[in-house]
Amino acid sequence: MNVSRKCQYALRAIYELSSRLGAGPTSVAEIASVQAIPPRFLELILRQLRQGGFVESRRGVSGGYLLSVPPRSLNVGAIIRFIDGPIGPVQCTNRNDEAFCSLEGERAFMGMWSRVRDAVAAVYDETTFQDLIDEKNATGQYVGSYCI
Amino acid sequence: MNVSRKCQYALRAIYELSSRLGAGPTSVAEIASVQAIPPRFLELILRQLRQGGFVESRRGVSGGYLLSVPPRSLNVGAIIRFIDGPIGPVQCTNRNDEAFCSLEGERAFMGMWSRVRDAVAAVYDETTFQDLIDEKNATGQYVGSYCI
DNA sequence: CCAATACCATACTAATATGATCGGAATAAT
DNA sequence: ATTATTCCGATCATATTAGTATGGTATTGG
Repeated sequence: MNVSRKCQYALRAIYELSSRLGAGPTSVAEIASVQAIPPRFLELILRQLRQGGFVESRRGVSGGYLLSVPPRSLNVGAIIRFIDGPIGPVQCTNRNDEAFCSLEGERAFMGMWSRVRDAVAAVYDETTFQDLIDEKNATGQYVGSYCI
Repeated sequence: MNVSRKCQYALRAIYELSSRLGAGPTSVAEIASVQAIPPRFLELILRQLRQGGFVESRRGVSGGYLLSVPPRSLNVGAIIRFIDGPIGPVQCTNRNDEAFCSLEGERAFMGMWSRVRDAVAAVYDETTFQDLIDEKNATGQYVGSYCI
């Protein structure tokens, strides 16, 4: 359930675009520079995010990328799932590896894995990019409370 | 923050030993068979767990492994940390990769990463192996509530 | 037009982590 | 002594990750 570096790059890129809302397209080079992301790699990531409908692109001189959704209605969980796949501590809690799940010894752990998955998903799904911007401006003192 | 397969093996092994409490040593072959774990790999894992003080070993005929701590006072978090290292969605929240953390763009995310880490750790640290045995006997209907 | 700038697509590679195995030595119960 | 078992160090194999390379195609300002 680790968030891959690629995904962290994606999140930072989206965050950067969120903070530049309404300022026209931002180039890959600009985002890469500000967020310290390998430019070619970022190009790859942004293309993928575009195919997922999270960003739009403008070609040509003074082109770049724009957020295609307001930061308030875009949450972190959507990006993480899109880049890294299902959220959860083990494959077992992600509906596909049934063979693995059916293992006798695994049954005792299923409840715990589910609780972890739900707790993590709750945090990611309830954190929008607007929240991230707000939180940063509040110098990171805010600590939310999440119950499952 | 994914729990590696190796770690899942370790947890299942400890769980198996927990359920056989007071029944003398259990051999690697026996545990491997019941829990469907590659035997040689399990051997490696149990040795490691022994060095961590979680289990004891008896050599020779009718030897094997025993839990060295009562299941009630051994929690899942301890095993996961021992096998997989610090719990957390990114390296950044584990006090060592300061260079990575100090990155300007990462600041906005720190609060979220911390909340995820704490939520996950809470579940793991509050689940003992006795809980797992109880939960299984209760046919897995139990769903706990965890707040941070 | 045309040259600069940006996006697009695929393939490739290097490094790292993970998962698992091997051969044999030490130990202890019978 | 024999046999079942743990113990030890090394090694292999594979998958994933992270990032690069190459070679385009589209758009726009001048």
